[in-house]
Amino acid sequence: MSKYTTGEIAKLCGVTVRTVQYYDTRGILIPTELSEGGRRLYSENDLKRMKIICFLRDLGLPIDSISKMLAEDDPESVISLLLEQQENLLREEIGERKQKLDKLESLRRDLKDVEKISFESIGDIAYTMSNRKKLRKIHITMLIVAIPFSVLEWTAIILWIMKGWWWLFVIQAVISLPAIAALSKYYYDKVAYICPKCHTVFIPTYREMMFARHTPSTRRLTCTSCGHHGFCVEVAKEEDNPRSDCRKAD
Amino acid sequence: MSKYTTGEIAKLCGVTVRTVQYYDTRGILIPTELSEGGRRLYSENDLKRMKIICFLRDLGLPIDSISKMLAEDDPESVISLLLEQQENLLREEIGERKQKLDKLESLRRDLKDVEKISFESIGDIAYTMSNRKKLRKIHITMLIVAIPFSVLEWTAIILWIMKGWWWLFVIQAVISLPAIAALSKYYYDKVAYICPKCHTVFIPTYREMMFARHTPSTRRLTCTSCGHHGFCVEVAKEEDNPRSDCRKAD
DNA sequence: TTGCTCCTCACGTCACGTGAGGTGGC
DNA sequence: TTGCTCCTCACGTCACGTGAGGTGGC
Repeated sequence: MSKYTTGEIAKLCGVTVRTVQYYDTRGILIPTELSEGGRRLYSENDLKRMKIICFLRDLGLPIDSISKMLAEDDPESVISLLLEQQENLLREEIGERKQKLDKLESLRRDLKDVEKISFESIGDIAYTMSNRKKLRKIHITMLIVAIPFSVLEWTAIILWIMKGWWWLFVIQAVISLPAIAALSKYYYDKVAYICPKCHTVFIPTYREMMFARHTPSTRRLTCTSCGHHGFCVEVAKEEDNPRSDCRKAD
Repeated sequence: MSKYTTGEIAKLCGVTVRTVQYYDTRGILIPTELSEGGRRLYSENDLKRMKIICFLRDLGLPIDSISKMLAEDDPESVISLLLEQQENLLREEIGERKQKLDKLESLRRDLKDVEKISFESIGDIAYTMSNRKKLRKIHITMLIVAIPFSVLEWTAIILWIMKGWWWLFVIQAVISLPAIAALSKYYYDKVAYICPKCHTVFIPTYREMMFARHTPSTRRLTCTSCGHHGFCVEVAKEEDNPRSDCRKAD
């Protein structure tokens, strides 16, 4: 029966000598023999065992699980169980990492639109990301309410042009204008903006907000906290903001 | 300016007190103030900073990377670089885990067909898994060579029945039989079997192999090493087997 | 004798968790 | 005074990697 040294086992299994020694101290691969000089000598069976250990290790199984598989007299159920657990763990880890990747990609996309990237601007984006669903809900509500009025308006305009019914346009305007005013008030009450300079969430004046230049997600405003004027990212207002910090009032 | 204690910061950020203390010792969130009693007191800004740290931590960034982002005066490029690295790392980790998952699923599937699961049977499966490509190549070669002879045979049979050309069948048989013999010899030379009892790779006699009952991946044979008789898994023979152990000959 | 390999401590990694034993603040 | 919270050591986690200083075997 041929004997292998630590280094030979290591080379044949593609690991370091330290790993082979470590598996000895952990008790999962104890050499069948020791030389007089105290050197580890492994048998053909030890080599086979080591190869299986490495195979399982490469599947991500912790040493303790491998150890348990080796310890059992009747390993049937233990092996199945531990392999199943490992499968579940891998699925979980893949899921977690995919979520993180999604968030990270979203962060990087949003950072591209920031003029001056700083540590704090990551906070702004983190805030808008956690806030996005709420904001979308507000936008959708706006759309749903606005669409019928828009349809009414365009119908009135078309009928005015085609049939000369100018009075229909006047009636529609009388109905729509207060509705639009109410809608814009609703919008004003629901949103806030983040200053790109001092990173504060602020609420502009109604007047400034209504007439400000804007893109789908930003608006050009003056920060009420630091006075900076520029495009600010829109977020949904936290209704429970004043109560959100759980500290007792002094 | 309101002050937060360690516990408050921890609760507001969803971490433990120990984590907040740890970030102090690591220097990424040093409290702006200490009470006379030596207690940490955090400002509103500290809270914001902690929230960003936690956001980045939840993306999987190591403390050292977060630390680097905070240390730079002009963090623009550092932030982009570290986030990109993290994205790559996550992709890699997902890839790795998917590979492991594939292997693990394959192992579990194969283990279902093993009567008596033991630690060594994992080794057998690991061996067949690494050997599978080679074996498939042999099977495909067999098929490609066998198909024309099969077509020839059936054509001969059909023509014998329909036209009574019995001599065509005889000619075909004279041609095919040596070819089939050669093919089965080729097959015999290329494959080996794993004993499910002693887990040795062995080569049966030509005669036993040819007449043994078999399934697509196993054959009922007698192990030349331990004498066990039963279904053995087929593997491709390692041509370089005698040379594969890199130890010097004694 | 000279390389090469192997041996055993013993510490480092990473981001905290978990006590232990003591103290501040209401 | 009594809880509750906080403080600082100091060790543990996981699977080894990395020296240090010494030795076996050809």
